[in-house]
Amino acid sequence: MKQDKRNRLEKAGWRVGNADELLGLSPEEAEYIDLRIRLGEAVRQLRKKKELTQVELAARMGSSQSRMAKAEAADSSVSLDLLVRYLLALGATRQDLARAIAG
Amino acid sequence: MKQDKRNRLEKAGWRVGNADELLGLSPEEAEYIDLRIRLGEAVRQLRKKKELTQVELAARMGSSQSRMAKAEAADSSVSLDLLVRYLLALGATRQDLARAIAG
DNA sequence: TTGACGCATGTCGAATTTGACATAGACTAC
DNA sequence: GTAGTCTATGTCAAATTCGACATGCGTCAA
Repeated sequence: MKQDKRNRLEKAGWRVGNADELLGLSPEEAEYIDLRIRLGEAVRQLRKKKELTQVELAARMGSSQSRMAKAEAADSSVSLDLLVRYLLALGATRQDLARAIAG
Repeated sequence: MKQDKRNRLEKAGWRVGNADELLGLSPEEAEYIDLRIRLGEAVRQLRKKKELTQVELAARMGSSQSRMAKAEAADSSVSLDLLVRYLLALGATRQDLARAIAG
């Protein structure tokens, strides 16, 4: 399962660039990726709650459906910045963000 | 004071690119900037708590003193990504981030 | 089947963000 | 004074991230 996790991460585009121990992420790498996944999931939840399609939300903020999809999947090509801006565009407050992050 | 705030923001590099009402930010613009400022302040606090200089922390994560300074000032040239990565490098947990965000 | 709809994934040139560097200001201590 | 330390600010080429587009997959209805 360690290997599975690694595979999934590398599939998502992460160079698990740790020193030597080729199975593990540093604690902060782990936190960072965890954070992104949580925010991606939060975007999807909020979007569905508002009954919007990816196309609709993307249009509303001058982005594109493909970016939206990648964001929700926490693809390595999307920044934390973009994830947060999607959430804010969905009407999330700082408190909502905090909740999504802290889990 | 409204004008003061606008000046400060534009000084920091923000094009307050709102529709027409030339005094205000949209709620999400405001939340976004607020968020960045909070994270910048959190970086400074945590760094000082650990008694590190900007040079030391920057070196520790392969960044530079100038980026650190801009990050703490929430300069528009630094991303949320970088702010968060500084915090994680300082040992902050997701819960710590949530606290810094929610205020 | 065919078509439409929603989402995923890969690629590209353009835009933004990066670390690095130079330099300056503020503050000590000598 | 001036030398040392810490932080702020501007600039740049290189790296990353962006929106856009094409295309594929699954599902549902006609």
